[in-house]
Amino acid sequence: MPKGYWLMKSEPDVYGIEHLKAEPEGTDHWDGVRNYQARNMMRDQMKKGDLAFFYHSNCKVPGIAGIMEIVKEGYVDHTAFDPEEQYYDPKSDPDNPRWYMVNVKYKRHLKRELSLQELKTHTDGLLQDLPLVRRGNRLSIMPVTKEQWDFILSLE
DNA sequence: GCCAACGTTGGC
DNA sequence: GCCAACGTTGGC
Repeated sequence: MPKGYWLMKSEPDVYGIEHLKAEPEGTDHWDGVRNYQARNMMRDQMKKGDLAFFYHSNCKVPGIAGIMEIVKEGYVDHTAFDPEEQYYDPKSDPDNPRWYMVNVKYKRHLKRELSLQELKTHTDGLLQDLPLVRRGNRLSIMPVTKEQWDFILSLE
């Protein structure tokens, strides 16, 4: 049984769930997170076997597209050291790395994509404390309770 | 350590 | 493309 549940955002035009699915073994590293709150969760709290929703953001119909599993716990995001990389951060010192990532593995698509709009119709109940449906929320990684997880899956 | 300016996220 | 929200930066 997974111990933790998460939601992770990505822009489908840049890296969507289809990209992850197409990787060897459906597995890839979740790099490029440059936000301390999100980093702390990846570095300290995400555990192997945890499950995460793959959320499509900044697109026509933002929403939850599928499910993935954490298959490697937090380790140094080396892309921060490479000036060629889009998310290069000169302030991340290899001797004292600032940014971390995890590895995720594609599990499945939801039977139908659950749009943000639809999720927002349930904010009077279990989802009221989910940061995703809160106005102005910008967290790219957030914890989901088991109750929220089960409820969201009951909608698909 | 305050806070204004600026940059980014991301829905709409 | 607009803009609200919020994180970060840097002057003082």
